[in-house]
Amino acid sequence: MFSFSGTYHVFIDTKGRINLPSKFIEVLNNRYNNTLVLFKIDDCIVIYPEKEWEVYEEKVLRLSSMKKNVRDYRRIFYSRVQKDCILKHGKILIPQSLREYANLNREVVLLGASTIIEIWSKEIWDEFIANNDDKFEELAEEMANLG
Amino acid sequence: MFSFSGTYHVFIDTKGRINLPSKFIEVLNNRYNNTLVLFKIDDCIVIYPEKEWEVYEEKVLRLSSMKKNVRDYRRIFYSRVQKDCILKHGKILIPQSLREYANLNREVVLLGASTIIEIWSKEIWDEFIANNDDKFEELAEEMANLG
DNA sequence: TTTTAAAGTGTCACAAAGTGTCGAAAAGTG
DNA sequence: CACTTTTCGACACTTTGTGACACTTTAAAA
Repeated sequence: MFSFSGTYHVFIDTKGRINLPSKFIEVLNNRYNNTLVLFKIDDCIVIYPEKEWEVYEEKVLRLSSMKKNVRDYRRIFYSRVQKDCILKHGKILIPQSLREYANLNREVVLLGASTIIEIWSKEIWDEFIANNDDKFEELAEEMANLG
Repeated sequence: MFSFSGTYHVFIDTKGRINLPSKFIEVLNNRYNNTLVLFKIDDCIVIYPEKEWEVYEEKVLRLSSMKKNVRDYRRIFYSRVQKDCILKHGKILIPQSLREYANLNREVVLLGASTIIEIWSKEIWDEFIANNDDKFEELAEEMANLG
């Protein structure tokens, strides 16, 4: 009801749109709105509701642009962002460059993860799970050490 | 809606004009106006909406001109500026000297980065990404320490 | 000054990208 | 099994991006 969860197997249409599952729509209606931000990372696309995105971006905005390092970081950061993707009729358009990045053609996996949703190409997702699923316990320990 | 983001792949016409993507135009209409400032830096051209330019220039103006270093910096700074580039019919003309500086011929990448837009030649951008994209996480940590 | 070339501008038409809507199929529910 | 909800593709429509081309302005040369 108030946070994203579960994996869904959906199809992307010929114009590059994805129908979000009704469970996700419900969360957006309850807690957020129709304005979403897309972010490319780890070979998938992360969907942030606008409100969640702002928390993330805030930190980057504060850095001084007089430094080359900062400018370069900002370039990479913003090159991965697509703001103002509006959810219309339950569908969201994934711009072409993002589709290419995440290798989205027809079959897509959506992963709800609390405050965000991730979009994976089915092939890459299956591969990821095949390679990493059994690392779960191992990673869990590492996480415990971090904090 | 209110800030620039994302990368766009566009073409420069034979007269040296670029069609800004409608998402960028929308931001200009909402928050700014048609008067832009172009600035040469890091092998690309940065487009500042007039209002944002003033913020940047303000910082430079505040530096004490008693120091030779500052005076030199200011000289170079101003030599890189092209003011009063007007957006007309959604197009912006990039003067020849700037096109040469940034090596813009046909294929161009536009990068929206919050308050500014950067114009890159496709070749130079691709090279930049090839060299820096995988440093993203690394840079992210560095930035986290800064702020 | 007049002529000529170069730089810059306005407009249009076609192609490509994005949007709205609907009905059929599939999935979920009591 | 009926009924509701959700998902999905189809298709028409709108908006946006691009190249072409004629026109205007500016600058330089005769």
